[in-house]
Amino acid sequence: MTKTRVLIVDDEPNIRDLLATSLKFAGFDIQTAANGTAAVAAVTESEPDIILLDVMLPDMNGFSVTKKLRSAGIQAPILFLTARDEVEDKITGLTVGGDDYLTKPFSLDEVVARIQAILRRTKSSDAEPAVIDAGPVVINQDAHEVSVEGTVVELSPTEYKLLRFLVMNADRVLTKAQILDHVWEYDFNGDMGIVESYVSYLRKKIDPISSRSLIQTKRGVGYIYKKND
Amino acid sequence: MTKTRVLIVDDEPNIRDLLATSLKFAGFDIQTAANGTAAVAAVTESEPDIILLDVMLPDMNGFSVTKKLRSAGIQAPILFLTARDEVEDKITGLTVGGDDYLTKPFSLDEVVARIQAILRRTKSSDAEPAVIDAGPVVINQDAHEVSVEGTVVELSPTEYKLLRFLVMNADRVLTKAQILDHVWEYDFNGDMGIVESYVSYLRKKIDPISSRSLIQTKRGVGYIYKKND
DNA sequence: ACTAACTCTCAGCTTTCTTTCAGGCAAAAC
DNA sequence: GTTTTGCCTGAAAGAAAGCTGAGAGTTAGT
Repeated sequence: MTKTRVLIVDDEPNIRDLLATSLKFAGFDIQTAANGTAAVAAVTESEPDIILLDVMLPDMNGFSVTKKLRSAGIQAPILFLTARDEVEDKITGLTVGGDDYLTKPFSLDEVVARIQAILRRTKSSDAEPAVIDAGPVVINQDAHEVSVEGTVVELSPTEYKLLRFLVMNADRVLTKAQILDHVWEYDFNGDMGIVESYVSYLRKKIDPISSRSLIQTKRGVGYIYKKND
Repeated sequence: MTKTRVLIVDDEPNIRDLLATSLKFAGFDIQTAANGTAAVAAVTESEPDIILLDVMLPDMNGFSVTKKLRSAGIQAPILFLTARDEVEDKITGLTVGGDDYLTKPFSLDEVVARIQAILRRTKSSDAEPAVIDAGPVVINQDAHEVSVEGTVVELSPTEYKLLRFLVMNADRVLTKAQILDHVWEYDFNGDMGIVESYVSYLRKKIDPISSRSLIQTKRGVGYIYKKND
């Protein structure tokens, strides 16, 4: 199995680096471009399986780049990146086919999840399954539904992302810093107390259902979700 | 198998020497730099497998150095070092990808453990296994979990570090001074009585489970963990 | 526009951990 | 056999880490 190739197109070097580092670690093969022209040039070299595209680039907008890419015969689905206040105007009409969009600032875990979702929908062979089955907790990512020992649990968006991150890293201790960096938006600059708060919320919702403590505290280190006892 | 190359970047000569000596002894190949400029220069000469980077350097901060290194094409994971009171402000966004951070003052054993953990995660072939199996005592470093003859034992952070140090040096006598130097933070300046206290705590937790005395006293010398009888 | 839900911060509280110390015990030295 | 030395361990003060409820501010939905 060869790695999935991702082309990142964004003019902000920070975002580019952040995405590149994060996605590389998630097992993707990364290519980057700082503007539309470079993006079009890049795809001809090595055709990506998916494209992350900032809709506001210095040289051309999302529509133009998309058009250029498509007319160059590039079929790869596109995940558009856009600032929150640009959403309505700029995005409509873009996310046709397998495409999707994500607003900035996003959380790194969310980017990976969205990419996986797109790959799943476009039936790329190398896609993660939609259902994460980790013992008592089962997460259906397509339905955005979480169940604990068969009982469906309603979670807020942040609770959902936190639990997914813990569950995807089952049986491994995660530090509060790691959790913050993956689950919260990249521009968040509050302190780690919020992780404690959300772990508390999660426990209140899922612990009463289960017979054991699903999220354990490793004092001085972090938190861990254990698949088995 | 060639040695893992570590680049140490810190402006305090004491810390640099401490780390260099300690890591050299742990079997790493060491390179040092006192500031960001020197660090960037150093990586071009010989590319390290992992970088230890103080976030507060005289010439530039951790983010800048990271950016410079990354744009120079350096893929190596970074272990950030930071003063405890800088943590909240400076760390957010750093533990992305395979990276991690450690607060000063740290213990030398902890530095080595963290380096190994990162190498493990980034799948560099030359990594220690996550599970230390030393006879009756088995330590799962990913889960931060210790079991004695199959029974899980709850340990405090210091108890955990002490046992890990003893177990990793199984069948070798360790003096109280060595233990203090490796397990406690480098600025600790109490006396060695604390080692006796913690050995006592550990014994109280693990000896009742095992059929024999796992941590033995070598009077006038130190302590030893024996894998077999 | 109103209501409900969600995010985030904070402070008080509880629990656990760290460190020191002193008295007791056991082994070695004399 | 007595003294000396080293080690063990319980007690306790103080520090640190984590938990949680309350509330302010924000966003989303009706």
